[in-house]
Amino acid sequence: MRVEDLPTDPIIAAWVALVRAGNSVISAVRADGSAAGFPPLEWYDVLWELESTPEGGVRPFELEGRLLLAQYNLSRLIDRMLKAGYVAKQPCPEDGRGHILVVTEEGKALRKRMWPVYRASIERHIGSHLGEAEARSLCRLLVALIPEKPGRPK
Amino acid sequence: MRVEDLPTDPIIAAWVALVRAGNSVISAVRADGSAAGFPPLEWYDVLWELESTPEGGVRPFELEGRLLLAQYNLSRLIDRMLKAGYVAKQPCPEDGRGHILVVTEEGKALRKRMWPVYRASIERHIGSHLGEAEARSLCRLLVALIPEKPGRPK
DNA sequence: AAAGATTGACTACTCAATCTTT
DNA sequence: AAAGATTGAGTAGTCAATCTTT
Repeated sequence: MRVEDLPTDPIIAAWVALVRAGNSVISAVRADGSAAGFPPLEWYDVLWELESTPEGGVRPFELEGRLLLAQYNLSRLIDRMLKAGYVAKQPCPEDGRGHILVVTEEGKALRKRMWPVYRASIERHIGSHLGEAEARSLCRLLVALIPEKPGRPK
Repeated sequence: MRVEDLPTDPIIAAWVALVRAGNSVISAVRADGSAAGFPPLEWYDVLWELESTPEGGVRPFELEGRLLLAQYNLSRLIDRMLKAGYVAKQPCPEDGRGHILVVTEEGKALRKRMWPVYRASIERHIGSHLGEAEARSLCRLLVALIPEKPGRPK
């Protein structure tokens, strides 16, 4: 379905636009990141979460909720980041089942290098199409779509 | 990054909201579809494109542009749909390199069964959060993000 | 039993290389 | 050479089963 002929039902039209716009903007930003030699977007999110948690360390299941990732999916993502040396896993004192994840110095450095590239990319792919007020409206409307209780993926 | 603490830069906030909302709405709709025993969303799109082309038949590279899929990706998607009997491939008279894709009767029937389920799902996940006017605004803002020349994916 | 987390087997995606026709 | 399309090899995502601790 081309954007030119959106359905007349405004809800369905919004769906089509959401899928289209999301797809094109996100893949454009991904492409910029990988062209700069960076790992995928998700890595940034994980690093950010780990860094912005004050009491150094996050449990995997917490990340799962924040990043909307399935458990097994996160498990393998962490594996890769571990192997790459950007995160570390520590045993959890209060709960023998879990682990505590922390960022390494390399992880912090990587995120610091990634940010300006992604920021510029986002500004380019969104900021050049919308004014500030429009961006605010868009943001408000999109946030309304996010359920409070983000049902665990799968 | 939680929705609660969006960045102050409206452009970046819109980006975060787009990723979040897109992710949650799309995966909710996917889940409804697969709970109903249907193949993935992309199949619907392909069937729809093939059905809505008047002169029975579309070339793969045309679908590529409309669906924002990479060539190799589409190639394998078509393979699966072919094996499942929903589309058929015919030799192309004017261009020996390509093929012409057409929907089969089974394909048309499948799309007919899928539509009410997806429609209801979309109404539930978008329509229950936004009024008609809001949906229209959202749609307009999202469409602004879609580049005219959708640079071929990869 | 339920929660946190991982793993095996399978499916799908990605990149680069390839093939055919134009 | 360029365009349309496919394929092999590697990587990542998915589902169900599993394991450990609570």
